[in-house]
Amino acid sequence: MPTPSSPAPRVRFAPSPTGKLHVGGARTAIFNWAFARASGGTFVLRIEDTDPERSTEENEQVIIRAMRWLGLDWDEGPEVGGAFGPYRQSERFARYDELVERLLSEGKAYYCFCSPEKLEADREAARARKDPFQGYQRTCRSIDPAEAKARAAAGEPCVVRLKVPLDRGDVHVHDLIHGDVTFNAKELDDFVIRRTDGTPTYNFCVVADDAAMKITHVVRGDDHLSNTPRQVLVYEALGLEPPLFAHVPMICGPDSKKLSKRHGATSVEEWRDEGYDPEAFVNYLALLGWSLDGETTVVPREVLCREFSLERISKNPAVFDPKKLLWLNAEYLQAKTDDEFAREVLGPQLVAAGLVDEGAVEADPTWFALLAQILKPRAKLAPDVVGLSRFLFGDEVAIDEKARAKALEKEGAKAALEAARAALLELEPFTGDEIDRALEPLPEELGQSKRNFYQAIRVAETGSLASPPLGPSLQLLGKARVLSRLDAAMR
RNA sequence: GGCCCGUUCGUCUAGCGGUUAGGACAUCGCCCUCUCAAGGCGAAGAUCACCAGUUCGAAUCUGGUACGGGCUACCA
Repeated sequence: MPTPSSPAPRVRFAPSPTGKLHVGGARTAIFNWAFARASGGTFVLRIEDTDPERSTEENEQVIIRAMRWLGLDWDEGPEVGGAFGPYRQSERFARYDELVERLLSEGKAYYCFCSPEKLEADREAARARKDPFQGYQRTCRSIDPAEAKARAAAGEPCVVRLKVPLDRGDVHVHDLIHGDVTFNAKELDDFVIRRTDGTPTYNFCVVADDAAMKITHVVRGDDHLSNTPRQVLVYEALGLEPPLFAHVPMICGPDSKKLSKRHGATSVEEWRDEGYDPEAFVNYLALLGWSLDGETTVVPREVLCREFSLERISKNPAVFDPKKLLWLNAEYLQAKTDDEFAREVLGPQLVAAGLVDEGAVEADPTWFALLAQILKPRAKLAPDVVGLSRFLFGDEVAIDEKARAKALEKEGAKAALEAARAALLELEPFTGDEIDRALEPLPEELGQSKRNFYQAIRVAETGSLASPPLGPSLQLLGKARVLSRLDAAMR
């Protein structure tokens, strides 16, 4: 809650455009977004594209599209701007450079001319003598700054390292989820903040940007917890106050290993393409590592935006369970009204499948509302409606061979179809209820089981042993096709 | 190797010193029923990773062990 003493939070989601938006990243984005919305804060989107080798413009677009699909709107960032831009790290290099130069001149950073080979050899030696400290041996720390500067200016290849004060002592990180975490001072080495090619490193940019963008809460994956002391050191060198941290647990596959390609679909666009509802998807992801009260599983985004709190994020990693996601998706589909379902699900799906033309729903809302009513409880995913309603399109229906053998080539099947035909021929109005009423006495009159009787009609009309209820299905087909399909099945 | 984090039903979780350890998904059964779903009811499923300790009392606090994960890059 924003109070006069604590300014409104500013949080950020900072993906690296080196691939699609991953399920884990999406969850981090959701937490940040929900926290901002629930606290009246600001949600910033920042693109961390400092690695030109792996970052692409296309990936950035893919991520942005995925964010929009999820409905995670950002208050500042690419495409929307903001007072703390630019929001793409590749456009901020001059700023980083300025800070690096400042640290250099203040003696808080220094040039290092060690070759990769030497560094590797040092590491090897440290390993060999079982030295618990395997970091950089601080070789170049002792070079006279003026001399180092001259060598660098002369073009000698070098990086810039942060000069971690030798008397720094242990680094304490207060994490909103994990509590106080202490890192042994001896473990921290003088890490690189600017590479040989002049580009700044991640641990430096994050700090520079989080500070510049006035981020108050850094909410990110658990995998960054170990990097946090390094970043704290950068804050200190820069003379800045670190923000609050909240390291959220990872999302794993069924084998409890970090979610990866091996586990199947891992990018949000894959789930989108499968036909998942973004509302359900966000709901499900929010529940991975966060809970409203331990009882509620259906948490619509309005509730999430109102009730989300960092305090209720759990510490332990969560296994992604597609079954529960599917169930939740079905819940969201069923929550729609018939009209919504018709417009938002049936329309797009049937058009995409080529079964109806654009505008068909608007042209016959009553027909589609009835279809929605019978399909809603049967569809777990939007695309399911295509298979479930295919029999309604076209004059004839393709009859499944197994179904034919089981229901139409049985003793009495012909009689059932005959009787149904007679009962429906003059039926008016041709509605589900009337159809049910007309058929209801027939099994007994024919001396057949209801099951055999109805299955014969079902297969004749829908081509399958499983279908939506017969009454409404036949109403949707209309009398002419109902009769012609009965005729066809009797031939 | 070193450092850091984590560990409650198969899965997501509630729990924050005293509960028959609660809910949800999945599973199974029953009901509804012309099929398939949906829905209703119910069952099963967790010696709270393990071992010590603190306490009258511990899933909850402390220490250790085991297992899992992360970091240890001129990736982010």
